[in-house]
Amino acid sequence: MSSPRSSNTRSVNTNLQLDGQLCFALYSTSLALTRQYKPLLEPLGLTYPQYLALLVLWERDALSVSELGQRLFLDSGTLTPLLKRMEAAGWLTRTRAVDDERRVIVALTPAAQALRKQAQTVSRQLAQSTGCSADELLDLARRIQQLRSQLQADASAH
Amino acid sequence: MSSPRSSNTRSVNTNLQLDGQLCFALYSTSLALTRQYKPLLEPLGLTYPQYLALLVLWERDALSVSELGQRLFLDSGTLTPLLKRMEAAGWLTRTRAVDDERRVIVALTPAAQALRKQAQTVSRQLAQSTGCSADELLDLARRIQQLRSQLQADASAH
DNA sequence: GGCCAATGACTTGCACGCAATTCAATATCT
DNA sequence: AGATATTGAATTGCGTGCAAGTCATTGGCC
Repeated sequence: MSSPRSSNTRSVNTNLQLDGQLCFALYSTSLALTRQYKPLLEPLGLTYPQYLALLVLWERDALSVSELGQRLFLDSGTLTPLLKRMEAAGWLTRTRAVDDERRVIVALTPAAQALRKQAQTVSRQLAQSTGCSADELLDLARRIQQLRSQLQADASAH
Repeated sequence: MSSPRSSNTRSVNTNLQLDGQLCFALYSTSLALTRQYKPLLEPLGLTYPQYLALLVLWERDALSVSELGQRLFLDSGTLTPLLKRMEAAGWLTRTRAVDDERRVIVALTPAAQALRKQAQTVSRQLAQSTGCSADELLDLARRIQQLRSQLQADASAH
């Protein structure tokens, strides 16, 4: 009765607002980040999801589509057309694995390897426009990823 | 040389990783939240962006398309087809304003008003599957929205 | 070896998100 | 008032996300 900060005393109306806050924060901020990247990536001929795929492949090259999908949390229905466009743009090659012809191995071209340096510039510009320190950003990223882990754990429990 | 926590002494390689962490955290967690909502919204016949639009309209009904867009950070190119689908589904009406025929007023139907109660159930289920307290979620939401504000401030400065 | 389930990628259909363009209605300026 | 600029929605084209279904390859089983 006198605990205004306890969640179980909030009205259902407030409950909806709380939920909306989180949905809304994640949704709109993710889109805002995409918009912020767009003008930086456009001169390179990259979209934001393509850039994310490169970030993964720069860390570990020659992944199969499904391995790449595990790291990006995307399935082949999304990745196949994206990778085809990146192949057409000359960023990577798609070849069937010799030991298992079901698997398609995605490997970066020298052009994509060379692009890594340019991406570091983009990276720095972005970090600046957040106005946050590296440690703040890293902490926030960790909290958000923690939330994703919990959502996924809950999802796989059903 | 002996300040391992200062960002300007990090290698460019680490700089890319840091940036990737944040992009990746926001991107994948936003999609994960959408996936989590999908099975809850499907029986109601709603998509996740449509649900977000309802959250806004439940707070303040009878907005124009651009006013709704300001709150959702979406433009008419995205909203118009979405709102048409919601109109076809019987959730809202789209009528030209009498005082200014350029504006289209979006108003909820009684069906959408009634849906608000069901949404509270969805809301509660979601909050549970995060495994976090209301205060934790609210704090995280605030930090994320703060980030969005800074991105937008930086974007409008150029 | 031959049957059969499982796997990995691809395809299809639908709903966004957004840049760019178009069009009608309103506001502004002279 | 009339010409012009601005505004608000709608439209078009492209690139995702994702569910559902297809197909070829592989692994397990007898």
